Amino acid sequence: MTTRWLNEDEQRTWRAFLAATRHVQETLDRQLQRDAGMPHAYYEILVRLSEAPERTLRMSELASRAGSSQSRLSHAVARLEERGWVRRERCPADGRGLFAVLTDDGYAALAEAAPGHVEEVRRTLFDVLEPGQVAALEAICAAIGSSSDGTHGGGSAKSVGRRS
Amino acid sequence: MTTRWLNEDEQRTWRAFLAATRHVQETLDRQLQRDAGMPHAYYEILVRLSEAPERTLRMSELASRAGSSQSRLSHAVARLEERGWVRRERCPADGRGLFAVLTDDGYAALAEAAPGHVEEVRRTLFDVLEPGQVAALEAICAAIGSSSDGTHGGGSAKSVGRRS
DNA sequence: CTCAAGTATATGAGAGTTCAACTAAAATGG
DNA sequence: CCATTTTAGTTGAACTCTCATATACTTGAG
Repeated sequence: MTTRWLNEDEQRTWRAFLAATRHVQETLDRQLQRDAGMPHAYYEILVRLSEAPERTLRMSELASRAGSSQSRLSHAVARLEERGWVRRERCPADGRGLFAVLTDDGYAALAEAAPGHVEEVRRTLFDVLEPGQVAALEAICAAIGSSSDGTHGGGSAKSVGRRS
Repeated sequence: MTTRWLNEDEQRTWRAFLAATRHVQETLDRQLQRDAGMPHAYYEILVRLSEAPERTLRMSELASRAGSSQSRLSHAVARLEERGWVRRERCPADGRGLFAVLTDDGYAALAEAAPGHVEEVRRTLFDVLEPGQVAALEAICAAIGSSSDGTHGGGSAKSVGRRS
């Protein structure tokens, strides 16, 4: 089948998309690395843990909620454990499984990082969009999908404010 | 100043944005790596070179058009040069400068990679959006900005079809 | 009960990215 | 001209990510 090349509009949209998403990602990653000493992927992991009951999740569940591959998560949690931000516990019900648990130090690191991060999210994304665009963006992103999203029941009371 | 946390709508939008952009990036990167043996960043470099007159650009200009840091570009071009896809030439007018030149092999590699890549871009992004959403997405991405974009005068006749 | 198949996670090598130097060649300014 | 400051680009180390593989436990079939 002959290739369905992009027309000019699509081409422009695609390149704008690449530039914009790259910009957001790099901005946030740099901000977190500079101000909190962690990459964005680690931040996501801490966030998802902080929202879970007992600040605890099975590794695979955490991977899925944080949008991470299992391998990536495994490496990441190993580093987070070295820093004392996360701890791993064997799962009594399933000898293969492990729980990842957010430690108090990890919670504190997250709590310290969150405000600066949220501000940056605002500056980079929400402040430059009209309200209608924010709604449109959500619909678009939902269509693109791969939510992998834990839209799980009622957020735990133990998370850090309304985090980004 | 007290942190402007995200409200629920913003929170949802933000997470959908993260999931969606992650999904697009990973999908494309994997496709290119699997089918063409190169990461998306390398593909971008080849594309920008292929569009330039004489398929040649100064390193810094190429970095800016490909949305890459100079360091990243330098490393990447070193690898591309090892593969024989790009060649570097001293700039006669400026002894510090270098031209990056897309070789015929590099052009061929790009031409072979392009159709599969464009198909994947369509499947991942354009096929799942309504026409109105595509337009909205472009406006949104333009607002987010950091185009770094070479919206430079009239595309060279020497590029590979309408690439993604 | 046992063996095969499946699941949960870890591990290691290879590759790309970032950041902070570092080199070398212009430009600038007395 | 000479010294200083920019600018162009490179380099290396540290780190993260990916992919393939390995390990250990569980489940299901017979």
